[in-house]
Amino acid sequence: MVDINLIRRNPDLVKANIKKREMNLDDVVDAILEVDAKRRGLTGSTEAMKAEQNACTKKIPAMKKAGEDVAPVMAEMKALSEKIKAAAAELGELEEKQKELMLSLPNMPDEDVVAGGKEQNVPVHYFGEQPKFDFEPKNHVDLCESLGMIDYPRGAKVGGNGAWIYRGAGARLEWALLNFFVNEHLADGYELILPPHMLNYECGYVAGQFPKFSDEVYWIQNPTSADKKFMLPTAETVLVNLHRDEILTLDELPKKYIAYTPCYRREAGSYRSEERGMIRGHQFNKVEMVQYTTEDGSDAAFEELVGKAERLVQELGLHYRLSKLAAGDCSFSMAKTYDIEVWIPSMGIYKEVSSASNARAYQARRGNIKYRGEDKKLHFAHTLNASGLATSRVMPAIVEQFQNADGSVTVPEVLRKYMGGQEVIKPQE
RNA sequence: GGAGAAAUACCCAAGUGGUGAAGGGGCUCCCCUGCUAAGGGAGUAGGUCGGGUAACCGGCGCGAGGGUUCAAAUCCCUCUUUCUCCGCCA
Repeated sequence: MVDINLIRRNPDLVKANIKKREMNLDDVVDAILEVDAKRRGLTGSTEAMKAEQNACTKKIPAMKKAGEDVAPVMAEMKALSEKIKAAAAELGELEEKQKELMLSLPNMPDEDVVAGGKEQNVPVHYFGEQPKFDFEPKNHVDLCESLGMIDYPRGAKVGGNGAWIYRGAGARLEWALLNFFVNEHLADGYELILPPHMLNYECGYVAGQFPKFSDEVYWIQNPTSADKKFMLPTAETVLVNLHRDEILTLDELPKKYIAYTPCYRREAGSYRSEERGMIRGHQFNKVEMVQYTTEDGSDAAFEELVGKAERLVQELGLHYRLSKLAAGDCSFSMAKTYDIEVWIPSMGIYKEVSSASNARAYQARRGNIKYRGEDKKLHFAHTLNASGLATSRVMPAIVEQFQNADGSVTVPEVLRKYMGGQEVIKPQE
């Protein structure tokens, strides 16, 4: 949610900020201002009537006690309450309209975030180099199948399109990655959360997925029940809701969480033939980091999250690049985003394994997440999130970047202790 | 899944239609005291929305949302969560 005070004070800035995302919502901003002014006017007159009503109501018991006739007062009240009812109904409509309009505004990009779409993303730096092979390298789909790591046909058989099965060394490698990530975060003082995977609507609303993107998640509902839940598309959705409607104290900030969950996404219409294998699926594993900070603390937290995500990829020894996203490529709720993209040799491109974002107060405003500052006043908290990391893109990078001429794959050193000391994944005899 | 009970402030808790939602604990401040304990006094319904330069004024607010009424913590309906018992179950 964008700060209504900012819209009132500087609507042109809000409009310009949204244009950085290559969206034009000038008419929405104008409509908000119009509805807001109308609503505030009506609020004043309605509340004045209510004050009058309250005053009358207070008089009645005393009049009764004194034996006075209360009938005229009651008749007057009746008329007044009719007027209030009408005004309240109109007010309710205005409030709903304003909220709906407000929800359709994305977050304001930070000042240092450049305008434009994906093509304006800027690589910040590269780590390592593209591996050179003195043999014909295989792609990750072939490697994973020949090494018995992933079973695609049976994944499709039991789970349909976009599903796969980790097995054998693949399952062990996946498990090793998750353990490695979690342990690194624990060492950094993050609290591990194992959350529910089926969430109520409110969670998606606060995170900024709903109402606009409610089609992109899986909904769970029994035919005989009205109860409706959705499968989390990322653990961020649940982690930023942990402190919904809470007032945090200064000494508990920043709050640092991690969660391991699968991520469930419909990805309707986004499948492309070059994204074979596990590059894009309906379910993938991810360890997610989330921080709640003060207004002043979020820049430092952002740097920390980016640094942590980078460190994991570095320790794995993977060639990657860090990119700063242009405004149009930042997701709806985020003011600033850096992506870590690993090199996938067979695709010849860098693929996102981590996205680190600062939502500023956007999610906190939607979720009513506050803290009491040094000034004793309440402020909206800042929320930040970063993947650390998504395994489904890391594994293809590992098998492709670390493949050997004989079709085997060298296990990154940091993972070996999680794989019983295994150094190489060899083709099955 | 069935039956029942509950939700009031930081915590416990009273309150079955009428002015300002009891009381206790805790917390903050003050007094007493050489220090500590004990004791005495005062404050403590958070918030949020609207108006105002401000002091301040007003609306809402007893889990959430509706309804009845001149008036609702209190009566009615729906929902959420928690607890107890029964059933099922890793």
